[in-house]
Amino acid sequence: MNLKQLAEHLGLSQTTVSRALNGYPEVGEETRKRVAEAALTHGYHPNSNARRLALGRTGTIGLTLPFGHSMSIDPLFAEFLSGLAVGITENESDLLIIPVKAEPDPIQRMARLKSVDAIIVSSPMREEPLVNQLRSMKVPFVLHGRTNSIEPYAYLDIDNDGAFQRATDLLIDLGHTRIGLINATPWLNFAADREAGWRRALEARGLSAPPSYLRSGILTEESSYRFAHDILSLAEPPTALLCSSMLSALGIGRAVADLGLTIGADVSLIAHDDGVPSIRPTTMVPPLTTTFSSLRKAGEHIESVARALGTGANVADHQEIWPVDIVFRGSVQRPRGRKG
Amino acid sequence: MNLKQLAEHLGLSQTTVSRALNGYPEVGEETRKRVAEAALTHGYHPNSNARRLALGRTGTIGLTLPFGHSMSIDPLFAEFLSGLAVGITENESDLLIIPVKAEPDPIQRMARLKSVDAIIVSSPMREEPLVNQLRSMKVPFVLHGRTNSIEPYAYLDIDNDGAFQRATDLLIDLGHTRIGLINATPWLNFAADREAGWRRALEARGLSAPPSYLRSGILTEESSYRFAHDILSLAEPPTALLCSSMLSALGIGRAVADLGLTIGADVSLIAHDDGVPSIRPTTMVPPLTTTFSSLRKAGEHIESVARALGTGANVADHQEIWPVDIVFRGSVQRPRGRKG
DNA sequence: CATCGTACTCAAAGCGCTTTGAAAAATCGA
DNA sequence: TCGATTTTTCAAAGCGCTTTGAGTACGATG
Repeated sequence: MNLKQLAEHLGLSQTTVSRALNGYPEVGEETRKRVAEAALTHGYHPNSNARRLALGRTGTIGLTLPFGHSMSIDPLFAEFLSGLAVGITENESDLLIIPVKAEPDPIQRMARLKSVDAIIVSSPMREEPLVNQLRSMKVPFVLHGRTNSIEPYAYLDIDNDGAFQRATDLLIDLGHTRIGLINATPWLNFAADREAGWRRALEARGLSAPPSYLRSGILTEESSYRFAHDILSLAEPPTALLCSSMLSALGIGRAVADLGLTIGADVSLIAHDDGVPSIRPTTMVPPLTTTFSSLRKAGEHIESVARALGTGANVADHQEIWPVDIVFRGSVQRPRGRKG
Repeated sequence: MNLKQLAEHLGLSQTTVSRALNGYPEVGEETRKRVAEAALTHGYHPNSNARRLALGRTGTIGLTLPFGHSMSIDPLFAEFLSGLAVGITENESDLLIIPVKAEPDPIQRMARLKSVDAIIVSSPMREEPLVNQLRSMKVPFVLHGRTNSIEPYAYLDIDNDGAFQRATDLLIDLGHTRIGLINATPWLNFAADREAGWRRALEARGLSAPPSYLRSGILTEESSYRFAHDILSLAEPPTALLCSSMLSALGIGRAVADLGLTIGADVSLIAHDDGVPSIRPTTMVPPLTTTFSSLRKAGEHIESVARALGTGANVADHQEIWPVDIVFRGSVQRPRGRKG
């Protein structure tokens, strides 16, 4: 059943039916009701492609899915997605997943990128080629995170730098002087920011950030286990560690236990918590001190930004950096041998 | 730049240009080359909506995203997605995320469901209303899993029932008689199948499957911790546990340790491993015995099924149940007090 | 020479919707 | 009652693409 048939069946013109369904004012209340009912009983739904063609908008926002060689999608992606889903359902827009390979293949990709009203770039790298590409294609986009770019662009980021600086500060205040960092791959912007925060805090207090105290890579439970094991086996191991994810904290916890040490008493630990419900810092032993920011909330918000951009909003009005809370729990203590 | 402009610029008709680009035989090699070059230099890409309207196909497959109240998206979803992404990029099709709320709102949803060539229903429930709905709407669909339905439908499932039956058998063979199960919410089909397998194995050997040995719910690390803690605190606790996910195994491990017990020696443990790279069974202590099936591979395959269905394939030709390997590792031992 | 093939190319008709500009119907004031 | 509004409805023109049914040009065939 298409519009024409429905109109015929009602003895009305397509125009009137279309207007009635789309809530235009110039159609009588009586008629509107009749049309609405008929549409319902006949199960009429406008063909979305025709609609899009006519409107010139797609009603769809795209989400880049970082994906390449053997790279696995971060489990956090699901959490972010779930935030997006909220806005998507409420506003009856669509969400198109756009897998973006590691190697650029501009030709293919372009067609895909153009078929949406706006694009959300997830987990951007410090040097993100997508940004220039999107800009040159004039496709509105918003980053979940930031990147190296002189020209303005829309983004929603959290204050990674500040969070890790303050977390490091906290440890220093408690008397720690040897503080390690287990971080995500360094070309990701958020990882770079966290490293910068950590480094700055140390240097501001006259402490050093030795390369041996920094490990970066894909953060699985296993890799974090190995990183922590390595770092804590140094001749002069750190007395405190920062890490970039809860999963990472799990691996670190295992390494610490393996070495016969205890989180808190022997090694203080602060992890970044994205609020993924399946791994919560409060349930760990001891409960984990975290820098916290809800990934899901970010998803919800960024969806609304994408929608706004798709309907012509100004880039400059959509640049936000959310503060990050530090939640103090048992995994952070004074270093051994220092009394309060 | 649209087709018309490109054609004018080349001094050709739209037809010829369209045919040249779509590889029809009735266009000269010389002309084709010229057109291809011009398209490239001018950055021409056919408007996807117009294309879809004309073709009547959307080139898009939909993926339902289970999503409701406070329900969180399973982290495994990301892994599955990453499998889908492979086929999506290779075949230049699109992936549309269709959030499906817990409460049915048929009217809204229908429009959305119709705008794709085929739909992948992820993680179906035992009673899945979506199936009948899709059937009545004549939208091709394939389930990742199965459901209660008399009429045939396309699916790719793994042998959950058989896997858990064999896992239970293995434990019984080793001398275990009290075997617990920590499972996902029971209305999900895969969870029901696993429970059935567990139950059948026990009954076949004359053992009982007491309600107190079965816990079902959302499987987070935390909930699994509590479930395991409860079960192992019973007057007569099981000597072995099965569980439905690796994350769950992590929580169980924590509970076991908390109770001063050891995985393997005191409590045997078999978990289902979906092959998520961030939590691997081999890196745990002791290494975990698992029922293994790659979620990513399933994603890759089901994408191809969806594409096939979208182009008219037969439902009956796309019903597969993949076997599940049992990988024996250190977390399974004879129960205490039984010598080999 | 007329006829037929072959290799190309084209104008125009959809696909199903929105929206413009105009006409018909209804309402109103005088 | 008539003209001026206002409300309601309509036919038709796109949106940008694919595809049908018809050409044109050219060389080969009878």
